[in-house]
Amino acid sequence: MARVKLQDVAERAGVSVTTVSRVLNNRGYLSEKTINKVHRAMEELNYRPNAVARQLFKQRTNLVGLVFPTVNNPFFGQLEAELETRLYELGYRVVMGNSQNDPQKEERYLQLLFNGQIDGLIVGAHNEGITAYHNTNLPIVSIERIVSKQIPVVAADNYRGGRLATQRLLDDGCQHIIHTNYPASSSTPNQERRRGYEELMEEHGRQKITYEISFDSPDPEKAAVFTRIFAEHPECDGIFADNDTNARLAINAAVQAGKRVPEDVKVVGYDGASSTRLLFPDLTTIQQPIAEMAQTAVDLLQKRLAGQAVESVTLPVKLVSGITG
Amino acid sequence: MARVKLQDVAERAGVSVTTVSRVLNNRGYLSEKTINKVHRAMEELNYRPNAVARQLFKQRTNLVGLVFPTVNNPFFGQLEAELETRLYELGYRVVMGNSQNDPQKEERYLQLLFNGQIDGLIVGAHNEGITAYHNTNLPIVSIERIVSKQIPVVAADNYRGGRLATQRLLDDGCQHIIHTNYPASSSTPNQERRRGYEELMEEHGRQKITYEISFDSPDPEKAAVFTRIFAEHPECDGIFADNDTNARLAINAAVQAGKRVPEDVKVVGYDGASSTRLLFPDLTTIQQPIAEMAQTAVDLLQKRLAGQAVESVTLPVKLVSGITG
DNA sequence: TATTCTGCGTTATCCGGTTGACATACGCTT
DNA sequence: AAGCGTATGTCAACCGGATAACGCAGAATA
Repeated sequence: MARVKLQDVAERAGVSVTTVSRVLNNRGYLSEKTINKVHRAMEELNYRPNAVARQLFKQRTNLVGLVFPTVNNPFFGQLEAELETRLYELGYRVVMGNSQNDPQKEERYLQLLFNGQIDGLIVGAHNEGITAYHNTNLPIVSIERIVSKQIPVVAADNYRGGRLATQRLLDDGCQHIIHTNYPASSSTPNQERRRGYEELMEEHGRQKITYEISFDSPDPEKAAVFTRIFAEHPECDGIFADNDTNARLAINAAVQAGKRVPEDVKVVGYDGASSTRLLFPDLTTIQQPIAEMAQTAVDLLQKRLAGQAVESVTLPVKLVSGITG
Repeated sequence: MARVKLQDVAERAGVSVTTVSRVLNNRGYLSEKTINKVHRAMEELNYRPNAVARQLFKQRTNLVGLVFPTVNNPFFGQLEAELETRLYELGYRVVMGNSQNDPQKEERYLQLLFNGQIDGLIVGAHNEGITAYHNTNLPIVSIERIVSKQIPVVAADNYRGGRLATQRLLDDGCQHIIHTNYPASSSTPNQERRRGYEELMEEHGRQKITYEISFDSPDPEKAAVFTRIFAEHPECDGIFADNDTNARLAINAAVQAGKRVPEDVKVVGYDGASSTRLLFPDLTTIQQPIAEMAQTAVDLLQKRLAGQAVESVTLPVKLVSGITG
């Protein structure tokens, strides 16, 4: 079980350690004969170069951290899958961190960067007040979250998404549209959805009402908010939910309040992730360009890692209609 | 930007490198005064011990690989989230690999183990014929997949799940129940679901029909199978799908074939992951104990890492009814 | 024939932290 | 005064691989 190392290969092949390393890294002058000898020795011994030793010398691990609230979510699940695919193609492996409800955990993952365990980080978590982000020029990219001034953000066009969703409900004849979103204090571009909703409502002389739902609170708590909405606003005939699972909870609450969906209440969600579309195709929603967001984040991270300055990016969204309305 | 290392801390604190290392690892005799001096120096320099150097010496990375088809899936998403949570508590970080449709990628992740980049592996992928698994006593645990004789499997009771699902459809009066599952050649305990279905059908003197759907094929291809089912078997009034997303596709196909669900065709799914339950609460399904499966897999892996022999484990499943039938 | 290219070996150093062996010095106990 | 526990320092080796510098053949080229 003793690990096979370079030296063992060298002895087996009857060459020097340097030569084996040369073969491995394809440097310097080498004859076919020697290359074959070394390769044969490596095969016979089933040699695998120790990645950690190499990392130590190269000062690179080829690992990138992904820190999001939880991968058990249609949006983040798809996003992280897309990120992994792209990073893999570039030779990076991915360390996954789920930080929901645990700022300390988020900070621990951030430490991996300072530890030298990972080369870069893509974050989309929601915990506030982590000061370690406030370094300059860190190889970090954030998705749909404002982390610090120095860190570029990849976001979909939340303002436009907010308008699109609200417009659809207005077009469908809704008179009393209520919006849900994160608490206004959250550092996420999500607040732009709210702005889109509020501005459009004002333009139409409608009353704007936003209920706040923290992403990290448990489902029953979220469901309770929608129950409250219909209790406090029985006139409500339209809901613009800030994500698709909340849209589902809105529908449940509406039904429980004795309303028919979509006849009495229409609901528009947000995200449009693939598994949501598959499992709940009736839902009308604002679809984020998840694949493009992943691609963009990876591009930005690569530039960051190369020491280049990068700007935040905003991508377009579109409204997709539920198959039955 | 030059990395701060042990030696810098030692100089700053006016002690030897060994002493700093002793403080870090809490070994040997140390005075309060020295400990404080060293800690102050570490803070002033913002010292972070290099994890890779430590890994090289300790021959441990505290990283565990998770290799599943894709995290963009309600079942695997929840499973991987649960695994990350538990492994994190034990001090492990998690490397995520999505291997769908790519045996070579699965093999690459397996190589991380032989590279020394990860300490252990939890796999649930479906690619066949990867010979590297056939080593003895590797720190690998598999979930719902038979990898090799030496590797323990954590599975839910698939046979019983198959019977439960079929029984429910029989109880609901279905006469012609069709099942879908992976190709019979797949090395997964999924085949036990099929056995449960087939045996129960035989016991009731019914005809058993199983259509095969590869997990890794694209959604339209899967949907086409269900379309074919209703074309070839217009009498079909019950579907036992091997997972919940396929159950959704079955329902879509039934509706497209002019059938009403559940009046004309009843569907039972499999998995019962949290986001599926949330987004598609109407579905009756066999619920796998995902949290327990994650916990068990982590327990087994820990024992493997400690060099202990372990046995495969089977956990119970239960049927959960859709809220509207 | 002189020069350059090719194909290796030798040696030493580095990456950054860990650890064992040993030496030293101080203070306290018996 | 001898012995012991405490508190450090010094030195060297180690984890496993990468690399620069140098030397030295033999072959190819000028």
